[in-house]
Amino acid sequence: MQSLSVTLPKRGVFTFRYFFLVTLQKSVSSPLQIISVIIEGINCTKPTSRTVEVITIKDIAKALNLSTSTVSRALRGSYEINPETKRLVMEYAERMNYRPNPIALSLKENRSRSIGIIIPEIANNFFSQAINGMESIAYNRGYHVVISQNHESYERELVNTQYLAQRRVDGLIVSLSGESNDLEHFKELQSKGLPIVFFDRVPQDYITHKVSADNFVGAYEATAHLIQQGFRKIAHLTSPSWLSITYERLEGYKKALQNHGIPIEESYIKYCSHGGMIPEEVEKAVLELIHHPERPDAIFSAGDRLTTSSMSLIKREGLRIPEDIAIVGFTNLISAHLLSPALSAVTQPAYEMGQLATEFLIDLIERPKSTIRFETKRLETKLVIRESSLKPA
Amino acid sequence: MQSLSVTLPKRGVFTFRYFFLVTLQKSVSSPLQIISVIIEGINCTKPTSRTVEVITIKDIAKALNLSTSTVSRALRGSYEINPETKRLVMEYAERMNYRPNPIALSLKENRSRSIGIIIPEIANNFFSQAINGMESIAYNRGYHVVISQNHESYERELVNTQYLAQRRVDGLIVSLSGESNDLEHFKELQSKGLPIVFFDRVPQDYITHKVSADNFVGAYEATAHLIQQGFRKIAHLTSPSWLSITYERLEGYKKALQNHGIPIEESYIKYCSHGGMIPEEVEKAVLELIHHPERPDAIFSAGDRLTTSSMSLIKREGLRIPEDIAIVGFTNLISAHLLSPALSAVTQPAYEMGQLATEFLIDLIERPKSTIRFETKRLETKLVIRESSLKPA
DNA sequence: TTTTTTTATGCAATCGTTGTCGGTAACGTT
DNA sequence: AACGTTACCGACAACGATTGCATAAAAAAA
Repeated sequence: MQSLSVTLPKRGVFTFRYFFLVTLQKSVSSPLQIISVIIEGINCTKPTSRTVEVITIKDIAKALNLSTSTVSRALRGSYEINPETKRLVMEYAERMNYRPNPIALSLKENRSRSIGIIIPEIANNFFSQAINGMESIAYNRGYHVVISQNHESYERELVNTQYLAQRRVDGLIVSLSGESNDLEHFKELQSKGLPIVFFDRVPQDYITHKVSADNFVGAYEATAHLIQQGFRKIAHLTSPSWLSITYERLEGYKKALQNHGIPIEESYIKYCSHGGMIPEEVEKAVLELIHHPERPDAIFSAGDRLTTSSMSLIKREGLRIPEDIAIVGFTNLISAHLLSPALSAVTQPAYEMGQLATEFLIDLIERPKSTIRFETKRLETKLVIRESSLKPA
Repeated sequence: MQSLSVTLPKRGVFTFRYFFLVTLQKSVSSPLQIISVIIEGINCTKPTSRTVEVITIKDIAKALNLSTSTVSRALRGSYEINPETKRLVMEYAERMNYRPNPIALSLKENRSRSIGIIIPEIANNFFSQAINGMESIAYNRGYHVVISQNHESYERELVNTQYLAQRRVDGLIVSLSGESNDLEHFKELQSKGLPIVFFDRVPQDYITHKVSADNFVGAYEATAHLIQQGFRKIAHLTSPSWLSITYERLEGYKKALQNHGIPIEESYIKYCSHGGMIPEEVEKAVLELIHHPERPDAIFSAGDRLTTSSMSLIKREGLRIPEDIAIVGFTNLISAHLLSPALSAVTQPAYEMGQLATEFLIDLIERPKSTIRFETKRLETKLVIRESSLKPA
């Protein structure tokens, strides 16, 4: 390892304005390549002031020899302020780039113009698409969103909910964690006046706006499609039993079997009580299906992670899709068409669901006193048929 | 459409505690199936109180006939409070489930015990994994994270940065948007004392902690692998030219070609200035490569979206991977091994990068006065070779 | 000129919390 | 008896912004 002092030349898109003391950990052939080795030794004094000094209404008042109340009113355009004074204040505020302190406002008004999102996981295409939908609506209605994920843990859901409530979000959009069957924390907040809208994984026994996909129909169609392809031994790999999505999809699955006169085989139905967060659990479930005395010839699986995991496992066990086992997923995987084989999937209108939930919530926030007609919206799913569910000839 | 009044029976996991007036939009065969049709007509009065009444220190003071200062000190365990009083206060606070108001604290202390994350997109495996890493560290050092995405837009990055600063986050973790080459907004905040740590897409001309993957080496290895497989006409599909990741990967790519005596063909290098957010742009770039007079026999592509898009397009154009065009991606796609063909990829240690960046940031936040030795850490990437880059025999 | 009205501004309280300062007992020391 | 210590506790200001109320000055009406 060598240590040397280099002045880097201006070159390419970079402009180095500093002298570096660089410690190289690999030999380099050109100065430019230096950017690819570990630069360790830049010593530099950090700016010491910790106070992010921003202009307050008080500063404006002092500078213009006015009182804070006058400034405040001038900025809000109150009619009782002299137009001239108003202009003065406005101009000064503009020039100094004044922005009202949202924290002070939150404290005073007990609201924050922000809404909290509580979801299981952002590393999931369905949820990240939904978030984008929420942001789009919130953004142009003047709200910010605060995202928190609970990683399918009830504990974390609780903590996050409390935190957001303390932070005075004006409302919550929730998709329940895989562990949540107790909803007291939400009920309490709601009874204290905090609007809550559920989406995707919605509780049954709870009166508020709810947005979800039509899981029953989606599952029915997926199962019916498999049946129509000629599969008869259809398994169902799904999320924790107490979630609405699980129940509704299960019902759709069963109904499709019934309608086609296929008996329901309970040992074909596998719940993963952590929604795929624990690989071992999924592996156990899938292996049980694969090594079932009457091995299923198709799997209808719920959720991104369950679907990708089971595809991996089926392949790992040396079975072919769809020849040995066909598969249809209930998933919004963006790369579904690129999988091997291309994955047939029931997709949910995630973006629209997020938008709708947010509209519901902001309506609740901004029109709080009137009697509200709570709605439960179900949006249509779409079955996209690809290779993974086609019966070989 | 029929309208009827139903009392739903207790059954399964559901307990209906209310009488519903249900408007059915599809015919149903059993009461249970009702959950799968659109329930439209639930009329219900929302609780009217908008004030989320919470217990404050003042309430405790009043209830116990003490002053607020005494209560405050008792709660913080100050030595100058009578143990008996302390116990009284503590117990009462516990019983009433008192939680200090974080907003008031933020206002008073000009800090929030939260850190802001500014990234291009959460619907991206690399970033969502990184966020998980950040959360894990922040969480057990007593911080919350606030996530904001800019969708590769400079405008949004600016707005989000301002917002987070106003919200008094104690520091920022940033990965630049595809449009950002002006960094004044960060510089200004930093000069005012707000610690900032960059990760992944780091600016060159900026003195602070930085965390990134070793893009140069990662790109070098990927390219060298393709060369070693026997490919010679290797194209590079990448992100906007001014981003650090682009530059570093490009240098690695070029270096590998050079070292193997392969001339660099500029028309094989395609930049997508919106990082894959605009499908048309990617399509144009990929088609130009495919219809190049000297069609490349391999593509080294950066980013999740660029990689999946180019795979789609290559397939759509009727070409085979890797027979006609091989491909290696710089991506953290979790389903890479399931793609068709299984995708060879350079993966970054996203989780660890997030952790490290957060540790850096919290160190800056909590040890602000001393002279700090800023570091630029590069973490090793990993090349996983799968089918998509194997030269057919 | 005097009274009333209008216009424009300031004061002070408020939100929840904490730091500074000061005060009051009870007790011990000369 | 006078003073100092110690232990405990409360009043007040401050953080940034808003708002009801008071009020001064100016304008209008008498």
